[in-house]
Amino acid sequence: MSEEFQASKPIYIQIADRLINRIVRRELLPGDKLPSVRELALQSGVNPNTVQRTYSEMERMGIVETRRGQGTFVTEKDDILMGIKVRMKNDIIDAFVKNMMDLGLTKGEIIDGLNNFLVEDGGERNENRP
Amino acid sequence: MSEEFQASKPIYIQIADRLINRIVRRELLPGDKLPSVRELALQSGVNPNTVQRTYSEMERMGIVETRRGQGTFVTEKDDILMGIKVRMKNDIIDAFVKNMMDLGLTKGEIIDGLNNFLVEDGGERNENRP
Amino acid sequence: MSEEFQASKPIYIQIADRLINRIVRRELLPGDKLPSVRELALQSGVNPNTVQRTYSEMERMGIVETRRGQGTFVTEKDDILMGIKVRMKNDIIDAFVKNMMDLGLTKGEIIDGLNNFLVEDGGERNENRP
Amino acid sequence: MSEEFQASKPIYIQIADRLINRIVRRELLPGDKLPSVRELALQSGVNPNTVQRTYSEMERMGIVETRRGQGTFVTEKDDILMGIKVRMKNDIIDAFVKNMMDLGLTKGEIIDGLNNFLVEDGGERNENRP
DNA sequence: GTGGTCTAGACCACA
DNA sequence: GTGGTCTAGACCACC
Repeated sequence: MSEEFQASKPIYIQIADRLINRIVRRELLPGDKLPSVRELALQSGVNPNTVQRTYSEMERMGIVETRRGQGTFVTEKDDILMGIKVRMKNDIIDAFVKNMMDLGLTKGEIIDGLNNFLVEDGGERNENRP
Repeated sequence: MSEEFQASKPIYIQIADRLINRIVRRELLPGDKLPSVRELALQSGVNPNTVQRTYSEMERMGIVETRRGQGTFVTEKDDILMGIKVRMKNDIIDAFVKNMMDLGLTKGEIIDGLNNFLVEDGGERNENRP
Repeated sequence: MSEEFQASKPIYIQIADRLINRIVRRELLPGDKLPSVRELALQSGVNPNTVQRTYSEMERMGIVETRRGQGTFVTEKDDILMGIKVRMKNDIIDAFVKNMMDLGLTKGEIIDGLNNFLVEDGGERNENRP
Repeated sequence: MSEEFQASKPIYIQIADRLINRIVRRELLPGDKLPSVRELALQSGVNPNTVQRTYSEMERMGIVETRRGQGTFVTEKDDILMGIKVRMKNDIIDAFVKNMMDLGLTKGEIIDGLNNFLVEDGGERNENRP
């Protein structure tokens, strides 16, 4: 039942990324209860301390709220969730353009490269590939 | 004369990234001599061991060659350099699309997001920005 | 408790060679934990940085995997280990034949020389010799 | 006209190895004059200091003799040359068997491995392959 | 506890 | 001069 993590990133960040992705995709809705620390730790095959750190980080970002004795819940402040999604999107685009320009590519080449990729390969894409 | 490094990435990687960018952009040409370990260490304000590590990593990647007692040189195997550039480009695009799709965006939204960014903000972008 | 190293080869390579030999001989099995950096440094009488370099090199070769905060483990990808063993074997044979032929020996002389050696001297050979 | 050297070994050793191989193969005979330092340096595309070091090393081994003002000559003491050849051969075999046994191979497997190699691949072998 | 990075300073072989 | 290795000692993030 334990999952695989890549070595390059802290595990607690990788777990947070997955949860955040499910939240911004609306698979987890505002007010939904997240699994308990122990349960998620078991599912993920990691130390409960690591999950605890994930939840702390997400609470710091305002994405979840913990209610003592009840658990951890997706925040119901929807504007926060939307803001996070917009910010993440902008960060991703910004980093992408910076990286491509650092390679010496022009704006036109960047767009072309993306289009080629989406036409050839993007159709089969899913999040379960290795 | 010392430069600034961001805390999130190892310094020796950041130095390598800068050099690699200059190489793939053809600011440094095949056969060119790189600064000596000690010289680049002084320029960058880091310990010579750190630069040494940068050069080791780049040699492992096949980007540079070291000649005993003479120095470190950009490899003259041009196909390797091209291969590296292509691979880096593909990796960047791949990560970009994955990240955007993880946010729940469609292919059309990804392209739109990029186009908006390049129109609004990309024009001022240049290699001298921080 | 400190061990001896020969001057001709880097210490971090010699330590790696020993570990790799134990792994391909199945004295260390896939999934086994290697000693911590500090522990092996103490055992070997070298600086922890040197052992660190050994482990980095072995990870680069795909022989071991490091799990953050947990330690360094023999990879469980058994095919990689077998591939490394085969490659090492081929490299050794290749170098041997090249060296012998460079001396002007024929294929028959090479085989004879090896047979003579194994009959006369090879019998006493064992893994505990210095 | 300059030749290629591998990075792993000192150039002055690689040059010595080539000369010694030609001597033990009797392509260079006792009493033959070797090229002058400057000439060999030009041919090999290296610094004359490097060739000088090659000749010093070979003189130390008793393989060549330098006569002031005349040049460097293959020693006419044939027993020395034979002794060197025998010693080199033994060293090569010894290292080969040690390396193979370190991989956990038995004597039978070592002989089999060598035979397979010589049958399949050894026929096309020559010293000019990359 | 673990591995990863960095500095300071030293020594070495090589060209 | 060059790169390569090693030690000593420190700090860090992660689990």
